[in-house]
Amino acid sequence: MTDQIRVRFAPAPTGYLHVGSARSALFNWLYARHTGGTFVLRIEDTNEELKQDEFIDAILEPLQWLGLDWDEGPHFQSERTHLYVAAIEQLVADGKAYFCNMSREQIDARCEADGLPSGYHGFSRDLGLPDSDDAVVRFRVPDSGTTVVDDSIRGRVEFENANLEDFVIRRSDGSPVFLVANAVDDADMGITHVVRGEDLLNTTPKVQLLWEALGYGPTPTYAHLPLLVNEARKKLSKRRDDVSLGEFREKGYLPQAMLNYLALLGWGPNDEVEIRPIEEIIAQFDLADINKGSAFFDTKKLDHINGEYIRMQSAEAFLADAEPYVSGADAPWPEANYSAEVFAALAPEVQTRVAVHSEAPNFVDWVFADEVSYDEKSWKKGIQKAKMVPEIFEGVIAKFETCDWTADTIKDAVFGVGEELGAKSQVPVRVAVTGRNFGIPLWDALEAMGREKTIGRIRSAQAQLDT
RNA sequence: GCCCCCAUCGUCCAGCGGCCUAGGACGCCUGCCUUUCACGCAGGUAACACGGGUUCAAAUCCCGUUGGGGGUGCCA
Repeated sequence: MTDQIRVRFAPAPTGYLHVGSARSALFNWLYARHTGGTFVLRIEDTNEELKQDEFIDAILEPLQWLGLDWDEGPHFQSERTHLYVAAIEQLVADGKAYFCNMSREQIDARCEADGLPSGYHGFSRDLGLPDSDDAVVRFRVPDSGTTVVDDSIRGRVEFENANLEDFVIRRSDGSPVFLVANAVDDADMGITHVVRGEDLLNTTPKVQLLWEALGYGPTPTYAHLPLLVNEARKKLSKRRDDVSLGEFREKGYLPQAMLNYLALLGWGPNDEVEIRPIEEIIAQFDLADINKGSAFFDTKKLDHINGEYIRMQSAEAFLADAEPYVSGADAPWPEANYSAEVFAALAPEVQTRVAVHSEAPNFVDWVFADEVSYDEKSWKKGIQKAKMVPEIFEGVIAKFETCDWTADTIKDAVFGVGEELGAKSQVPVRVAVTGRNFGIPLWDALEAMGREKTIGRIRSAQAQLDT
């Protein structure tokens, strides 16, 4: 099958996988699934420092979490070095590459001496230097002509060869650089479409020049994706931006929601339905429809989409996902106070209110905590600005002391006092008991919390009132 | 400096020469529902960067300007 599509995701293992890389992986995967092609995973660990198992896991694990399954690989470039070395030897033998022993400093000094703008200028090109311990191999870039990158997102992108330097293809320690590994592997693995970030567009003519010099035939089609940027519209960076996929996972984002959101960055369905199953996205996806402009990674919208996915979860699934955030020692209350039954009963009300699972404790903390602290704004709005608060507290306490302790009777007691006094009684009670003027319905939660604890909370609010 | 890319509401996307008095989503605002908040529902706010062409007709094609971004390593 000659027109079988083959794409690859080829990250360098430089730490955790971030959302930008995940988006590249996703678009490759979508294209493979859309066309019935093959998705190859390749780890670009050409650099000695990058060959570490934990770095590899940092890539594989998030991909698995997202459900981006690969059909081939992972191939490791560190295990294929002999192929790149052979390619470099061939280029040298053919006179298409040569040895150079100039250091960066020497190059700069030479430029200054010759009054040239900084750059390499092919200084050692025709010196016929031998290989040596401190020598690099440089590729002989043609002096004239144009290298054309065929990009299915950007069209034909032309680079004048005269603007390209004789770039290094083998380091002085003998290791090949990624440009060589790229050409060799893409050829060897039969890659038909290279889908990756736009930050690599400028390296593409170099790879194509190598490709041609190595006699590999037609080059793959490229698709350089628009960059994902931060609020300042700068390329997302691990150092600056909070973009670790693992962190999103820890906060309780769902992989399906993350995938759905990522698919909407640089691409969009033309029927304007944004939140939809991945199968529908696969069906509609095409490289030709990808945007050119960079996209802001907006966690507000991610939160909204994640919230929608949470609301689509079954009660059981939600409970299972929220459970780790409320049952452990990290929860904001004494661990011994926690009751799985109580949380399970309240969970459906929590489910409509959270954007991510890690927010779950914020809605039930007051039920399990010994004491509650009053949110300043809530106190002001719900107590200070409310009418007849002392009377409401008096009346509610009196009823609470004697009434049956069920959700219904609790509700009747609170509303009853409000009616008798002609005032709204729920919010003051809510603030007194939960510390806030918003949250899940009180009644079931109060029943679970118990009569004494509830009355105690209102009493301490009364005390606050007097001070 | 040089090379390359880009430009529709604050943000993400739809638009591929007439269906556009520019559509959807997030955010924000208003109302309904509700004796909280949220969900849900109904509304509102807000954009084709600018200037020239081409054409009967341009957000859509071409050129320029401006603005933004990326790359310029013995990192990938």
